[in-house]
Amino acid sequence: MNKIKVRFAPSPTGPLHIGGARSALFNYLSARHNRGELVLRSEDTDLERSRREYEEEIIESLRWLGIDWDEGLEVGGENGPYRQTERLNLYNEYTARLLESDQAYYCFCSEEELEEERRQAMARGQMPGYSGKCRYLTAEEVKARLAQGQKPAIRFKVPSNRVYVVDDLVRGRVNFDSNNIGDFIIVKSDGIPTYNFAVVIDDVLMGISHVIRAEEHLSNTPRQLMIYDALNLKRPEFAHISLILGDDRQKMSKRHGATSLVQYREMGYLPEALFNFLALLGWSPEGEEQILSPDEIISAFTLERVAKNPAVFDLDKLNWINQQYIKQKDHEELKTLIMPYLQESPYAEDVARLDKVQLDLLVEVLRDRIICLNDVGKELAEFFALPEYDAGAMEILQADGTEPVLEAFINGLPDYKEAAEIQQFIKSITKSLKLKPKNVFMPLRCALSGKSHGPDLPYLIFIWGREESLSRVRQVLEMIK
RNA sequence: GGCCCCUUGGUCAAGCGGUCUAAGACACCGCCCUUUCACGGCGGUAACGGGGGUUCGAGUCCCCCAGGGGUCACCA
Repeated sequence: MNKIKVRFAPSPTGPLHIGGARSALFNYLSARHNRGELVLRSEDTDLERSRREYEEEIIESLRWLGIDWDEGLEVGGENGPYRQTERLNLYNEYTARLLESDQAYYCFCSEEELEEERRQAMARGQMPGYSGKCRYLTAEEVKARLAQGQKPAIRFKVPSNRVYVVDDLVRGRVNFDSNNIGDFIIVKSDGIPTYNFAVVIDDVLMGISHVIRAEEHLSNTPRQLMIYDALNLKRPEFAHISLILGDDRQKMSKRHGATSLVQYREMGYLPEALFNFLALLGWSPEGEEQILSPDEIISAFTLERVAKNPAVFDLDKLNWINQQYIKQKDHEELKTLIMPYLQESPYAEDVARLDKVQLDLLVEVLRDRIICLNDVGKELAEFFALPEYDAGAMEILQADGTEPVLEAFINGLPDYKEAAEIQQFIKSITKSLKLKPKNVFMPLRCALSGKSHGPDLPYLIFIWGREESLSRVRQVLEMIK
């Protein structure tokens, strides 16, 4: 088998979408698994909507996810340029061939005319599709109109009574009847080629062996096959992966909340978690393990194990995976990740007062309590929000046995060096007062934090510091007396 | 509407004619650990869309129907 070469070809009309990211990922995985190559190219022929900023944002997102490529944007290569708008002369050559061989023709219809045609077809109960009106214009008419300065589009002459067959690597054999397809535009009146045409030329010129893309492109494939055939070009293999749906089973869109990769980054998801999660949407490894490193995924990835059915984006699972990755981080790495969130929080000043030991403990306590980095903000309130004694807390504080516990705490809290000593000390109160642990911990917790739940009490005390803790308990003691 | 794709538990999914009285994971529920919450451990509820075939035997193959999705642009 020849070396495989795949590509990811986004159109820079918006940020990288979750679905696009997965297409990129599957291409990347195929390339790496087979020791082939990945090309990144920009399909920017929609002049209206394409923006260079989006291209940059997409590239940044891909890099963030952990995807790199061997040829194309930013890295260069021998088949450039890698932006379609910079390849216009290349397409012209093929357009000319199609025109000369009478497989394409000029179309002078205006938007309005086409619109009207569509309306009438609808009214007749038929569906839109170009009538072929300009197909039989004589050479003289064409010449005349051109001379008048009219700007025509160029349409491909769809052969009739032909069946186009796609042997799709994930869907199997799919047939399309050419009679259901109207003559389509390959070059717009502004001289820019359309997707269905440019994509073929690029894939051929760049030596793409496998086209792996979203299923929404399956219906377009016969049009592309026509171009390959008309130009006598070798067709690549195709693999159409199913779409990612929202929880209402519709194609993922803004309505479903965050759909772009940058949004997930901003929410504090880790790139390795997204990488893992996206790989598992539509693909599954042989084993039962769900948490897989990029290398493990690469070595296990094959198109044969890609599912045909669409997948609903399951945020719960993403959350769980992200949590797993947070748990796996070593301390310093986690600290580095969390620091910015600590510094941006309303409690940044409190955090700044902590010494290294306290800060390290805070990071470790946070580890088990957050799902994504963004949770740090609200979790921090558990540590640094001033106590507000709610009804439940007051009830516990005003119970009979509370006073002696608080007094014992104030009188006996040792000059500890680590949180474990605090734990031991509180345990010792349970013994000396002959109380259940709960009847010691809860009054203290409520006195200290105002709440009946939260992180381990010794950790909280350690992070607040001895003086602050004592002072809080003293105040409560006075209040309830 | 035409064409095309898809259909296993709430979700992701394994299964590629017999070992399926159907795996695993997320979520959910229960129990345990525990001062509480979280973490962790253990266990549980829960599925082959419907109908016809083919076959000794069908979740697995074929057909029909239903449902969902995609596509029919001078967008990709």
